[in-house]
Amino acid sequence: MRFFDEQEDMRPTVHDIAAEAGVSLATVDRVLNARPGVRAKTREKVEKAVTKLGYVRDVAAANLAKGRIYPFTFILPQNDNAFMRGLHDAVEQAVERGPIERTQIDIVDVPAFDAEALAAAIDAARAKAPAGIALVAIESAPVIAAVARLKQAGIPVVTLVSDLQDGERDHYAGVDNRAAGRTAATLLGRFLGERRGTVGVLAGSLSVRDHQNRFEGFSEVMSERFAHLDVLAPMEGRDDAALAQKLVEDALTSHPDMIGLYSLGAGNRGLLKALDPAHDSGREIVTVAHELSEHARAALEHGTFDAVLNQDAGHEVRSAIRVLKAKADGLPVIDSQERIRIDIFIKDNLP
Amino acid sequence: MRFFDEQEDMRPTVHDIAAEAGVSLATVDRVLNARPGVRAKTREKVEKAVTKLGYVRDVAAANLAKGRIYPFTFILPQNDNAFMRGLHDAVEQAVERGPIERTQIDIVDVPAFDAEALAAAIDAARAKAPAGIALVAIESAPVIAAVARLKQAGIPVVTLVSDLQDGERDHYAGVDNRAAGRTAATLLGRFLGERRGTVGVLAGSLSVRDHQNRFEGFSEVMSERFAHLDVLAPMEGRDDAALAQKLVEDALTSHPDMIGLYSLGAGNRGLLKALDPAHDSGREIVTVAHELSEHARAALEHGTFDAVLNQDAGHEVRSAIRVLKAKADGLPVIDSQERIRIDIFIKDNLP
DNA sequence: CTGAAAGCGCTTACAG
DNA sequence: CTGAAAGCGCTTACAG
Repeated sequence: MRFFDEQEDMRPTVHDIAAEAGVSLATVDRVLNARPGVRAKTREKVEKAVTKLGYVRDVAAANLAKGRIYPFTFILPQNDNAFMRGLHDAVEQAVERGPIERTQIDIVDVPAFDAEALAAAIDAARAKAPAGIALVAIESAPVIAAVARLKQAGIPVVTLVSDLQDGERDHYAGVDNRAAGRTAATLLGRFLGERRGTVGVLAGSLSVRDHQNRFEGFSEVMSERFAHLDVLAPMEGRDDAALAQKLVEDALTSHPDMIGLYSLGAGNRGLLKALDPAHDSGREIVTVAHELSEHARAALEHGTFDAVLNQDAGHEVRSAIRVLKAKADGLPVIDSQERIRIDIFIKDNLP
Repeated sequence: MRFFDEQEDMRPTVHDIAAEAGVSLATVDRVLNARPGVRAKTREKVEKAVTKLGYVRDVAAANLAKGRIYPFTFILPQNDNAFMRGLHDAVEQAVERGPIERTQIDIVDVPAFDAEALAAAIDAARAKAPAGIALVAIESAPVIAAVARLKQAGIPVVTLVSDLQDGERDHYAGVDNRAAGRTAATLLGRFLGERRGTVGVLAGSLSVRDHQNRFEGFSEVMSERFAHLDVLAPMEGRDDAALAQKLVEDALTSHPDMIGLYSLGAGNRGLLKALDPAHDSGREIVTVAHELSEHARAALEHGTFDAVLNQDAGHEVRSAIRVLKAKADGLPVIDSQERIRIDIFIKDNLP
């Protein structure tokens, strides 16, 4: 027998708050959204009611009512490798989810490794005053200056995949590349076991922060724990298939004792053209690479690659969007929720 | 200058469909939700309008209007190990998200490894006619029968973490445990390199399907690729700390040549009590374990564990809920989106 | 078999 | 500084 309704598991609505506080819906809304123009005393009444009833805003309903659309711009490098294509796809999928997520995403393509072009694209994007901008950063003066201009214009910026110095941007959506390099070193060193010889490193360009950080992490662990292995100076293949192939072929020839290789950049295709024949002819070179492209997957299955480190471009894009929305609304970002993991794949745990 | 409004990027609403088809909102809704009582001809008109305008339903608005709440029941084993506690936590977090996700989740705890108790809990849950049930399965006759009764009552069932035969349940939210076992074998074998000796296996209980599958996968790869290693018969520690500790201590004593260990069950605590002293005294036993608990993380950092395979309980629970909702609504499940990954952690890529 | 109207929880002009 | 009313896109009784 119940004498009055406890409404036990009905969550309170703005109506309940308004009734409890003795004010109108509009005032409740003002307080809830920290909008100006409410007397301190009125504000307090509403806040008390919110606490008392344990009110939690229904975000979906709020969005519906707002009809708000977030215009975002994603600036991506026109880099023809599987990872960047995957990133592009992930952003395009986000574009398609736009109507549902209330975003309106513009994609701007810029030439790869071109700081001037990137800076120009940032300025052009700024002129359209979007609610936020995401970009794959290049650490160079014109880019840093252009990002500072975004900051001044009050436009939130998220770096994607490759970061910029702290303070310049609002958030970085990508993996810890130093940790990735360390992970690669541990796997390579342990897979090599007792074997002795030289280890090659193939980078895209050490002028990009993510490649540089991977190399640092890798070198740290190699000298800390695998000092018996001889790490060669890094080759820079500019993520170009033909160049990468040539560099690796030359290295294989000039270092007959090469038993390990860490490919820390993109563009596994050229690398594999050099490596597959060696592997098939029985030369055992333990190889750790990055990004689970179709080529990388095939190489794992074939045995040419021993491990592949991966960052999930889809996760990175979704995280960037969540963060941009939060920044646009002046809401806090829960860092632990936005951490992007370094995935390790071997032939047995391929998805 | 624009002569008429193209409404280019306004997505069409039910109103637009109604206008285009020349029917009322109610009829549009009936067609959209495949509800009965619409003349074939009317239905066609609406469908034509939907296609023509490229209508996509706003799910959030639909949910708001429905005010529908999904009552689900999660049946979990009262198993005192870190993984099961983590699973419990993940479900509790889902309970808290209930108001936002429009779910009303009941958690039912049952004794671990007790098929009768689990079957009884399933029947009791069925009596309350929830919109769906998730459970950590035990493959045994009473459980299979109880699940079949759910099926007959038209209640969707998802197995969580540990599966049941195909056909009995609607979906399995967990990892591919055979692949997990294979992954463990590859890591263990490769980390051992040229070393020769015996390899121990510690399971919880081979009567549970997930443990059994891991062991199968592990054995396959060991005999395929690391036949020079001597894999001992599996020990069954029932995920009990004291028992596991004793079993491993005994094995270490009776097999002085033991150089590898695969712990495929839960309960790393007991295992580590046996293993840490051995490790600290300089005995090198390459160890691969499951589930990234606090103990496992510490063991990775300390060097006692060499790799840890992990399944993300949070992902599994969220996937189970998505699937239960879809099944409750008679909607299709996108399998590729619900695949749960096997994460590999070493000391360098700890999150 | 079909439709007009009210309502889900919130926000937004517009008045006052 | 505050409130009454309309509306976001959809669904649901209730009439007919």
